[in-house]
Amino acid sequence: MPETARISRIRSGRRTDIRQQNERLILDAAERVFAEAGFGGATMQLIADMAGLPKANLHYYFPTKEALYRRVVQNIFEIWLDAASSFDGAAGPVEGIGAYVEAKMNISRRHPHGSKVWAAEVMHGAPVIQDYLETTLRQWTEGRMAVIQRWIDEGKMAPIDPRHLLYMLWATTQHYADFGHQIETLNAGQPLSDAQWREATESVKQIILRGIGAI
Amino acid sequence: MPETARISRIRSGRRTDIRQQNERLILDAAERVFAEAGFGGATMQLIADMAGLPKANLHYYFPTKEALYRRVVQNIFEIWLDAASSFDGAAGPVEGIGAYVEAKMNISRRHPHGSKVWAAEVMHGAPVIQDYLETTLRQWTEGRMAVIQRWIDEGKMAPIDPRHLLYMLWATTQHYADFGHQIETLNAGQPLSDAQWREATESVKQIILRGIGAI
DNA sequence: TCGCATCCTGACCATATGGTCAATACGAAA
DNA sequence: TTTCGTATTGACCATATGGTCAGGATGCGA
Repeated sequence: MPETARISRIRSGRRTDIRQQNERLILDAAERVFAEAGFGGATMQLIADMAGLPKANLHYYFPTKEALYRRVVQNIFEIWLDAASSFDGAAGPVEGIGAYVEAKMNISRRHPHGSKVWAAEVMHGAPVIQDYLETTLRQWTEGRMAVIQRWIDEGKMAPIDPRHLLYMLWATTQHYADFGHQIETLNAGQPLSDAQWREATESVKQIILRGIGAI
Repeated sequence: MPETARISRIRSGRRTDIRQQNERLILDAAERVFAEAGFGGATMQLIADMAGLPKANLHYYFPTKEALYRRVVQNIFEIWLDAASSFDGAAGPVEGIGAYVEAKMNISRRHPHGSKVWAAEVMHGAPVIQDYLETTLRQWTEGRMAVIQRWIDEGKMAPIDPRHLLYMLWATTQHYADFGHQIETLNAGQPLSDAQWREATESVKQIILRGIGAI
């Protein structure tokens, strides 16, 4: 591979990739800014600065602030739904819920900004993703509730209301992202270490699995 | 009591009470608007309209938008800390944590807006209440952690990390306020009924108390 | 009735911000 | 080299919003 080609690939990529590359740059910056300032508090100028692009360039790729925000929320939603796979094909709650907790905790650690944007969006009444809640999320929820109910019927766990179990799983795992700043403050101002993340994950898993009578 | 006096009392109250009355009116409206739109998305005009007062009047009672916001957050924090009393003087985890969960669930139901404002404030890095986190909240947390540790030492519950147990209590209970819209959507678009709130509270209590080996 | 402190508010202003646009640069294909 | 679609960007605009202020209303105590 010629050196110039490699550099070119890195700096600007093939002509066709420029769009994809800059959109990624902008989306990453936007995710962070929306998370830290909220939709109303975020400014296109700040996102542009953080992405290292002139503001007008943002409007070249995303027509409006709302369109950009929408894409950010959709990205998060997809990541969030992907953790579903951890749930499927599990023999029982220990395996399935255990894997789900681990997947969600990893997302909280790797995508804290996304989680916050999602939380804020829901808190504000889901003006942008209401349809997702009513279609995709509702279906997803009903599917997992059925799985949990099956486990209950098979005597693999105590007869817990599957709905509230799901809420508890979401709440506890996302808490480590959404309230990360509070947790960090209560941790002597330090971000959780690898070991502390493991402890947190184990604690959540332990309490819930024991709480539903699965272990 | 003369009719005019009664009406006067209702409409504007004693001269001295007007301030208190209007501040309450403004704070209630502000709490709602800040919760639904975020700090950046909230406008003084909208808060004024919701309070039924001209915008200039808001600035008579609260010098700036930030001062108003600060008061809203402080109010919430106090309500939130009051639930601490449920924890104290309990003989063991079943009583103490059970009462705490109930208190926090009631707050989630009665003050959903406040809970959201608090959540958003923390998500944005607690720009306004960072000192509270580092002083009051930290002390509160350490106090309860000691109580939990005592219960563990007395064999009243399994050796769970008290810190993560507290986080779980906060996460699960506040989830019903902060993500109330999502929960409502998944509940056929209906707010939770009295019975459903009881079920939710019981589910949370059951899973956690069982999860920590207290029952 | 008078004086005074408190309360009220329409009109106004400076600024910040989302968004537009015309001119320009770039680079791959012919 | 020329052409043409894509990408870039400084300058600009309309609007929304937080905040100010001067003048007026209100009502209590003397």
